[in-house]
Amino acid sequence: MGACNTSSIRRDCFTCQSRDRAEWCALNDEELRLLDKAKVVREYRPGEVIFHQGDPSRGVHCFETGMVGIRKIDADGNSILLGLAYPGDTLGYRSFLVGEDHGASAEALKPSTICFVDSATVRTLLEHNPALGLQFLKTVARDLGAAEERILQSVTLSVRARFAHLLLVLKDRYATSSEDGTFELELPLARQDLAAMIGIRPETMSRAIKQLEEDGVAYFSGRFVQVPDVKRLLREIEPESYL
Amino acid sequence: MGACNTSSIRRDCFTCQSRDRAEWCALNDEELRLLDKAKVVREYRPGEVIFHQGDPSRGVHCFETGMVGIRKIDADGNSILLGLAYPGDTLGYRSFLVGEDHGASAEALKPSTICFVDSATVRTLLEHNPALGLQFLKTVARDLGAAEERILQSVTLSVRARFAHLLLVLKDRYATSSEDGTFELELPLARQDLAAMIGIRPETMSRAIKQLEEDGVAYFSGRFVQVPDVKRLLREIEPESYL
DNA sequence: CCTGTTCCTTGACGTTGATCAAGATGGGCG
DNA sequence: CGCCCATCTTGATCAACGTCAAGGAACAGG
Repeated sequence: MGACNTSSIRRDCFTCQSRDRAEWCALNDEELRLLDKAKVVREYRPGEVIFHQGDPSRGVHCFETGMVGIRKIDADGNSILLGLAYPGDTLGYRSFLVGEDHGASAEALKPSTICFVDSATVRTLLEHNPALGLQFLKTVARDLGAAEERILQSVTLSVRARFAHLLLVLKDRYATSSEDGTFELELPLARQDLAAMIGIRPETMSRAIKQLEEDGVAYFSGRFVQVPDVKRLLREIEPESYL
Repeated sequence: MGACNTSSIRRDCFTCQSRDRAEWCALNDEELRLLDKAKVVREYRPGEVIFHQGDPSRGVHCFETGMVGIRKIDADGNSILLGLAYPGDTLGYRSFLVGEDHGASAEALKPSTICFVDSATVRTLLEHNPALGLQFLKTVARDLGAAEERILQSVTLSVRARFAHLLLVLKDRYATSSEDGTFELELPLARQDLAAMIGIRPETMSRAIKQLEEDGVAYFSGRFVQVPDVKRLLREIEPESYL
């Protein structure tokens, strides 16, 4: 930790807590020095944008602390949240790898600290250390699997089922207590962003929430959620489980 | 080519036409020899399955000739076509990379020749030749971009717009003549598979076709399609282009 | 040439979720 | 404390798409 509490800029890649969770765990000391020298740290306030969809890729962003959302917009202005990112994630690596413009925007949802590493440096490191490439390969392959899963769900599952699924995903990261099948959860997102996560309108989100409450599946109060029985939620996703 | 026309099994990686389109272009002669020794060639008839969703990954498949579809099924039996694969593609590489079971099935849609390469060999080659990893990295990054695009489209675009988009994609690969804005096209898929490509029911596909015909956007006769004006199709995707 | 099978089309109907419009809630700030 | 603004909720309505059921077309095999 050390100098972390000073105004802002003195962080280094050696003591970075996110590093072992990130692809950079493949680097040796010499390479880390290179990375450390090249990186630029920045703090973002909620709502601030790390990069915009359509911007040319200039490198990758190492997510240290906070929370950011990946948002994608189409020609008509419809936007969805492709996903949330967390400390240890590397942002914008896809466009860097294929040399395209960013296909989505990244915006801070909570105060966040993010390091920027320019393309040239990453490219050097990639050529220098094959293990780094393999790390990225795993990350992107995992992301691809998740994306394909989501394509299927978005066309086959109802709003209600998709929302149940979202709650279960959020549970894994945010649930406070989970034991006898009941759990509680502090939502990290506002209603409209919850809606954007599953590609629906805020109005529809409201109604989905109300429905789940009426059916006793989950209870909402602001961002606080109470689920009396996980199995009930699971059943929302696989309708034909005859229990 | 050489012995290619004999009964079946004598093909080698050196003369393989697909190689330079595939990730394997990164390999040198020695590595190619290893690949050539390890590979197992197989012919598939239409309908035959190369691997099933849920099967453990035992390696990757090099697609030489023919046409295959990647199909994903959910717990309720709803299935969609995630995409089509073509000679030069490598199939099943994602599950291999993350060490998971196959997340989708691959089935031959036309008679196809496909080589199988076991995990151990691929792993050896990956460790041996970093450039191979970078080739895969590019492929999977490109696939991920396409998948994210599709997530957005599947929740924001109407059936009609998604179908128009599909026609434009198929055009790039199958259109026979395209000059003054008109083109003709031999569909590589049956109606139900067209429907599965955009995640709708065959009935809805029929109606979408009928609608496009009534509006003079495209004319269908069996698998033959005639499009009098590409711009009309494009306009289906971006409704608000005021032309 | 007939027949079974599979695929495609059409119709009638119900449900889902988007849309539009109008309140309600709640938090920040003077 | 009260006001303002953004966010959320609710209601009414409508179009889109799925579902169910029936009929037609294409094609392989006998």
